[in-house]
Amino acid sequence: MKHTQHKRSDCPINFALETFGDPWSLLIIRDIVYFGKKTYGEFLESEEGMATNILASRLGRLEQQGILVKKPSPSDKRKEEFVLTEKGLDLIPVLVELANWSAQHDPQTAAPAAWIALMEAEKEKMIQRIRETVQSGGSVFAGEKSLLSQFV
Amino acid sequence: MKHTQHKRSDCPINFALETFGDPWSLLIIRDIVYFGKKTYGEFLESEEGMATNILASRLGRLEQQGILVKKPSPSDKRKEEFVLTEKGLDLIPVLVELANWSAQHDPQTAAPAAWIALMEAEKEKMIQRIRETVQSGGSVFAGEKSLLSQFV
DNA sequence: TATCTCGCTTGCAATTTGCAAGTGAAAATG
DNA sequence: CATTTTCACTTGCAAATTGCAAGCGAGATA
Repeated sequence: MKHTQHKRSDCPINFALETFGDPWSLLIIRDIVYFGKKTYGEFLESEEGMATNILASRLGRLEQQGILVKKPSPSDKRKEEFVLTEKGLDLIPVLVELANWSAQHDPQTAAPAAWIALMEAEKEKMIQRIRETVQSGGSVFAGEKSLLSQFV
Repeated sequence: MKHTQHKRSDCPINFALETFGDPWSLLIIRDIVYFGKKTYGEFLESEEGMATNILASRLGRLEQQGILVKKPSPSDKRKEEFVLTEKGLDLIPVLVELANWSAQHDPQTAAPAAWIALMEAEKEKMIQRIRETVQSGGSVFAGEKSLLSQFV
């Protein structure tokens, strides 16, 4: 598939797949939303081990699609921080549905049962809270003020 | 990425991406849910134009993952009908969120505004109705008894 | 001043994709 | 029935993409 080229169709499912439907883009967004990662080096450390050139390519693509913005780190001028835009934050419901599906169908899932239960009980409210948390620099699982820690 | 091989991680987002996160699998599932397609030849006709060998490969993969089942067509012994399992039907919420996101962010989206409005107003109920419709052999947009036609 | 860290880029081999041209079995046609 | 068409794939091969390893320049650290 020629990813950067012509649009295959105007179907919304196809648009989404062409925009972030490769095997890596959503993992980057997951890293931000769930684990509070922000820099190139942090994304590289992820368990799934993506290649450096692919990471660079995907970050560039997500940026030019307006899903991420790159900002120089205030503390270290070598670093860049990647932050979700509104368009990027709007992907949270997609992540949530993907996670719910896998939690239901993967017997070895690493998804915390408590979290999935919470999400299923109050989906709309929780999505809103995830959004607010990420917007203010926090994340679902990582960091002291993680969203999950507020519920246990 | 080696698709059929080892699992990169037990993260639920990663599991979903490894299962159906290539650029084509969800288009097949879209064809079934929204357009009532069932056979190899019908999938091939889709606007996005997937190659025959890729289609065969993806159908095989979705089948062995238990998302689709293949049944010989009752009317024509050359044909096979591909039908969603429960595991496959559980992907409807994912499709819905992808479509909502694109409808919101693609100015040229082909998603009917009336449909998107309906989905946003009553998401849970509509997902349930889509599921029942597809389960009984219908689809969202195609066919006389399409789900959309019941609302206009 | 020298070394290390960080965010990339480059080169290249291996895998995957996309296209075109089959193939065998069943259905339609004459 | 004999022939042609339809259907669900398979095969071969060139082109694009991926994955790995090794840079590289600018800024931080010692």
